[in-house]
Amino acid sequence: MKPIKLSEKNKDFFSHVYEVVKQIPEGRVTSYGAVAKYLGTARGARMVGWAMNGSHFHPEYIPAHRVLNRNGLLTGKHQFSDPSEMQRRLEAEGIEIKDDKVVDLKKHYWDPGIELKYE
DNA sequence: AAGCTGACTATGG
DNA sequence: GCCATAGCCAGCT
Repeated sequence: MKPIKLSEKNKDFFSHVYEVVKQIPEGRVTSYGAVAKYLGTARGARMVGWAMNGSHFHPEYIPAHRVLNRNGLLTGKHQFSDPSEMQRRLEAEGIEIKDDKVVDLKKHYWDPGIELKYE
């Protein structure tokens, strides 16, 4: 696995992303866009996904499986060593998955902008 | 250097 | 509600 090159500005962005993702409670999920918005939308949802891609470089555990796209679709499952692992983890937390999507997303949705507020 | 890609989203038909 | 477009931005070819 090739290390991800981090420029000065996205190091800061990555840190913020990890900080938010680590605070997602068990059994809850959020979206890339929500995290991006919480961080100011400066670099967009795609960069949140990129941050997740580099999450395994982070010394701490990042529950990347709790971050989905806005439809609750498990778009990132293929980035896991085993694609089924993402779904299994979510199900283990009480989230029902059907056809790679979260069932009743609203019930499990966790918006950092609302739940966390800006610190 | 220019173009493509992607764990995205919002918008318009 | 599905499909196409267009912004988005860092990394890779």
